[in-house]
Amino acid sequence: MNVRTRFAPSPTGYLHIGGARTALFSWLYARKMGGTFILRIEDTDRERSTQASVDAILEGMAWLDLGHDEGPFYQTQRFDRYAEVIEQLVESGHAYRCYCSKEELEQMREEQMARKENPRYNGLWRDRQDETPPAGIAPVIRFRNPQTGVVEINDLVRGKITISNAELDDLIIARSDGTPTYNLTVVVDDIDMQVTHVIRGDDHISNTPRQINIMQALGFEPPKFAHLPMILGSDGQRLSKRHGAVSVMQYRDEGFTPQALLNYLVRLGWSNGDQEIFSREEMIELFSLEAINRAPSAFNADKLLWLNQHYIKTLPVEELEAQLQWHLQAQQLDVSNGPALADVIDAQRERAKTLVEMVAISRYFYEEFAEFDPVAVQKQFKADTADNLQTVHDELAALSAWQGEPIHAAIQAACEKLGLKLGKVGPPLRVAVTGSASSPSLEITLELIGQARALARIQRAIGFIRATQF
RNA sequence: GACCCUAUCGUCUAGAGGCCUAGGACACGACCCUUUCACGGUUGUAACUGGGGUUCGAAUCCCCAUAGGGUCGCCA
Repeated sequence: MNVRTRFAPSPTGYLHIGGARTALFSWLYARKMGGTFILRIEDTDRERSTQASVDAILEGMAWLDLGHDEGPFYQTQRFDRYAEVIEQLVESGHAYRCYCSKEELEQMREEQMARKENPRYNGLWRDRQDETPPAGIAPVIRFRNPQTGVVEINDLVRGKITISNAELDDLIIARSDGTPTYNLTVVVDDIDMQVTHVIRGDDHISNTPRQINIMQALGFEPPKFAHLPMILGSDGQRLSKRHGAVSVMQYRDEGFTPQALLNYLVRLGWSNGDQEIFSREEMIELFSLEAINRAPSAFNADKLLWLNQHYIKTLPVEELEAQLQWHLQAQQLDVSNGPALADVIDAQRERAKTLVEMVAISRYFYEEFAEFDPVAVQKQFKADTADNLQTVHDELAALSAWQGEPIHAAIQAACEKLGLKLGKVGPPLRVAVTGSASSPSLEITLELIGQARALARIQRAIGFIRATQF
């Protein structure tokens, strides 16, 4: 059997973390099984669906590189098909017209609540097809749900779930304007698209028995279901805007690599023993629905950060270089006038947790810094620092080959002349050429900055120290 | 409230009845490395929700309680 999975977001907002993980798991399973991954846009709610949201979702999927094999299909383009199925259900007696108005239904619900009953449609029109319908009211169409028996879901992650049909009321499958609703479109699409595995958030569990009933009324075997536990915010509450970055693209903006996000997401609710790091290929190879956890998990920003750092440390330079372009643009850093970006990445990759940070700590390679970091100045610049720097400056100025080795030797030579240890000479020199207290090792830093620039900065520091009079 | 689901360190998790003195990872602390910041290495603190069963033996199986989550729309 050819496995076919689908990701079916509704375009009412951006692609968020939970949606991204659902997409990832669906995608992984399809890839793992050599199957097909379908993208379907569930835009039947004309009020709330927007093209901007569709674009945002597509952009998020593209950034994560979760490519689909079929689609994107838009439900709004399949209304004829849904109408056909709805008609078929009415004809076969599996559905009926209901003339209750929204107000009546609202009242019904309130009365039921007042009587401490469960709010549900009371089946008023279920057996009243013969009566002449009230004039001037556009009916909705309801599915005639079985009233007895149970629906069993053999969920691939949770095992057997049993729901009694007595708990289910007759849901609306077509609105009074004739447009289909969610539970109908999902069923029709999953049938038409021959979806074999429905992998989705467990907030859909309660819809599942209804969909199975509709599917069976249509004469089809339901697909297999795998309901994923929710992702909670760091406080254990439902994920929402107040937890900070919820949109996938916001993680890009904040300097995360898609590799880190994907790796983080795959470990949220799924595991393969003690393994923490998964390449795309490993995920595909090792993934299984059986290993998915049943309990919801809380989002932990620290761990994501750690993973991001891991990928910044280990990803091929070319990959990071490509990802960095967007951030250079966003932070307006022109790297055309300075060392090769690849060299800077290699020098900095162990001290940046995000790409945003990477850009921020690499500015001094490409442009002059406005001021010396005051804290570093206070710690490193003393009365005799100017003279020491002058000695270092002269040694460096004499260099004809501006490379790590000779630079290191020159600094050593200066230390010997001064009778000082590197620990005394190095730190002030670093502040002088970078403006800050931290940077890669001095010889690499100096090499990348370049001789002319480095010497000028040392002079500037000497001037600054003399003028300040420590 | 009804129905459904879930329950191991602060967090993500390993654990399929004896391998558990409960392992790993993040975070946090200490130490080592070190020209800074980092990286890295070593190490420490820290958990089976509670109660009943079943069994020679239970984190693991069953029941109850408790807690958390989801759903109860002419939203998806």
